[in-house]
Amino acid sequence: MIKKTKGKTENLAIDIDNLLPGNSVDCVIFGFEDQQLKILLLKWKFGNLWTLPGGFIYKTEDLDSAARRILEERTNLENIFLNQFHSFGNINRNLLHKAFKKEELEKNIFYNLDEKSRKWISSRFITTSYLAFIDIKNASPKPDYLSEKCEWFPIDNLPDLIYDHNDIIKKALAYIRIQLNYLPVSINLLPHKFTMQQLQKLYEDILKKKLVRSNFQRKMLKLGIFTRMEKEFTGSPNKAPYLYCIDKPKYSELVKRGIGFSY
Amino acid sequence: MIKKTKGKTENLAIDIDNLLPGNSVDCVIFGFEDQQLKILLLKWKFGNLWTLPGGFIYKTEDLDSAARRILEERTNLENIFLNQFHSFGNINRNLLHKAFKKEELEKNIFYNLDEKSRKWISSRFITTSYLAFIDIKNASPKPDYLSEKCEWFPIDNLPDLIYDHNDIIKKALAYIRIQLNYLPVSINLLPHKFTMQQLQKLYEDILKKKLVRSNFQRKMLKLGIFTRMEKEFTGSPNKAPYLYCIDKPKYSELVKRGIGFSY
DNA sequence: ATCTATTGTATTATTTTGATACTATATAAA
DNA sequence: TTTATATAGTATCAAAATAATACAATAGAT
Repeated sequence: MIKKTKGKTENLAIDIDNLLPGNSVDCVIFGFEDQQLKILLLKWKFGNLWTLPGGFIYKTEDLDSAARRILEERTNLENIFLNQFHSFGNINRNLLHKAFKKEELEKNIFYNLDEKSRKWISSRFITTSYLAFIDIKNASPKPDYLSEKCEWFPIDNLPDLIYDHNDIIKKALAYIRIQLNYLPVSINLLPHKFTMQQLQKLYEDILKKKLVRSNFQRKMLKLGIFTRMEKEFTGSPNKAPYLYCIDKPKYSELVKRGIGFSY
Repeated sequence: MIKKTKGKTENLAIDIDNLLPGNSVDCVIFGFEDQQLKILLLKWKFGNLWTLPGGFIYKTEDLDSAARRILEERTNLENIFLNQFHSFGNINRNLLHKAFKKEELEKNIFYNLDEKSRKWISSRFITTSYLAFIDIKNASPKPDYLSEKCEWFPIDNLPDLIYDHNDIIKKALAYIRIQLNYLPVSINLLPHKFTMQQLQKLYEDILKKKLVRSNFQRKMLKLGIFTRMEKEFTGSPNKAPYLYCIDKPKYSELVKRGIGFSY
């Protein structure tokens, strides 16, 4: 996506000629850590600006492939669960719309991009958004060419984001809540072995709702997809919980048809 | 979207300069008639080609507004339920991809469009798809500038469509099935007054599944959103059914939170 | 008056859910 | 060693939802 041009202050150019105009992709990448649902964000090199991982679509690739490429570039992971959920196309979704960031942007905007790239990146895009689930422990996120760093943010404690990225995240969360019975959250967000408490906290943080422990456990175990492993000794002064792992084929079947739970 | 150019064989030009490049919108417009779920399709003037109602997005309008404009232009109706469900962006989604239509297209393609418009319309688009529910009885569909007529097709008996429009419809149907508890199907697809049989047939045709009459009726009535009206005398030799109408505010509330049914 | 297909409602067993209680246990504190 | 404590695993029971079936009511045909 990037060409280096030499001998200029502007040393980066977007590969515009090979990109599909008017379109972009954004990824809401979810992880679960410290009993909290988190989202991976990037901090731009200029201004104090945070964004969702995203990018453009090559003329030679499918929309889904572009999303997967962007996801894999950022996370260094393959075979990740990835799911399109909404396209955003309001006319005011451009870089300079948000008043509170306008000055920062006008001062700093893309100082290292050439004129043509600057024009491209400031134009109007319809962005198609995907959500992904990854196990944070396995990921080693990498910033992109516009960013200085990556960071995981709990969903309740997000910074202000550029464009309409806060709205995109809101929509992603609403989507997950409604589609929960049809999304493979457990197997993708939890480590290979996990406790019932971890599973419950995951569901609670997604649904923003306290669940009754005993009933949650009964319902989950009755699905018949959990294999009980050895106990986990945590060092805390109480009964140690069992670890469970998921029977992946059975789980996939279940999720495809929809787990029939009410929460 | 259309300019007439005079004194040429080609008498139509797409208003390209005012359109957002690389993007289009398609609408899967559902209706319910003769106990069947139906979709509104357009027949192109050239070739024996059927398409979904669709169009392009002006630089000056939101994505959602474009969808609504297209929907209203086709149906002559306002305040229709409209819901984005998926964007399609495979690289092979262009007019000449489908082998079985290739010859027809090459012979006939847009004979009344000028060169520039022909190039535009043959290029690659990412299309964002919406579904709409309307009461067929109220609608008087109008073909667009590329089409000679509109027709309602039962979902089990669709013609071959251009682009990936058959896939778009499949996705729309899958979406409705999964989201059924969150979509206002009854109030938008049925006439103002309807019988429980009509309601049940609607659900059965959406789910492609026979439901038990007595249980269906009990569950529906327990929602507390149906007002019983006078009886409907059909002329058939059996007990006449009551007509019902829906309490719209209560129904909207229910659908927003999701009707908690299993089917 | 009788027949027939459909309607509205009831019945019953089964399953699922929600709320609570009870026992087990790993470690800390006494 | 004993006791305390927080969490885990399981059981219980009433309430609600679901599935399968039955039955009486009835508009019009015969």
